[in-house]
Amino acid sequence: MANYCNKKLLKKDYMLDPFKVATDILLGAYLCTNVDNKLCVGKITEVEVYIGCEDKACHAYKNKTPRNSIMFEEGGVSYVYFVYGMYNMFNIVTNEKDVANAILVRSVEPVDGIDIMMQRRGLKNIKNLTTGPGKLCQAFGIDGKLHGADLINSNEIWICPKDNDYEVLSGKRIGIDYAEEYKDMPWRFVIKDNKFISKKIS
DNA sequence: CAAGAGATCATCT
DNA sequence: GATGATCTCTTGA
Repeated sequence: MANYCNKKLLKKDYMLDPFKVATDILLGAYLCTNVDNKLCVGKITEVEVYIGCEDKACHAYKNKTPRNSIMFEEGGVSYVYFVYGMYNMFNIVTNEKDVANAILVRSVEPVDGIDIMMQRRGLKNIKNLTTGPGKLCQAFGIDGKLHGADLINSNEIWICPKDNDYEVLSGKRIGIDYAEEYKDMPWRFVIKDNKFISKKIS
C-alpha cells in the first residue's frame, strides 16, 4: 500500500495556471479525505476548469459574492458549494490571489476506503460510487464544513501527487448550457481510457 | 441504453 | 421568486 497520507501537493503546485494544474498535476493525483476518522483515497480521473471573471460558466463571473469569495484567494484551498438543494461540489482554487480560478473535481477512481464510500453512498458496488461531482463528495464525506480548507496543511483533506503520467482527453464542460459563448469551451479533462468518469467525451 | 421528471434549498435578484 | 458546475428512478424501445 502506497503512502497516500505522507506526500502532499505543495503550495507551488496550486499557484499555477489552472489548465496546467488540471492536466499536469491533478489528473492522476490522489484525493484523500480523513473525515470522522475514516480514510478515503481516490485517483482523480475527471476535472473541469473555471477561469473567473470572464467565464460566464464560472461562479465568479462578473462579481465577487460571499459564496464565491474563496475563489479569489491564493491557490491551495478548497471551494465547496451546495447545489440543487442536495449535492455538494468540491473545487480546488488555483493561481495567484485575486485571480478567481477553480477546478471542479468531477470523478475519481476509488483506491482506498472503498467500504466507507459504499456505506456513505448506500451502495454495494463500486460502479457509480464516485463518477460524478455530487457522488464523490458524498462518498468522501465532503460538505460545507470543508469549504475553505487549506489543502496543504489540513489533516482532513489533501491531494497526494500522481505516480504516473497519463494521456489526457478534453471536451465540453457539463451542465452549463446557460454560459453562452463559454458553454462549448473544451475545458473538461479526463484520463484517456479510464472508465471512472461521469460521461464519455463525445 | 436514452430520455424525462422530480427532488429540494442556498444563493442572488 | 427563480434557478442551479446533479442524481436517481421510471418508462419505453
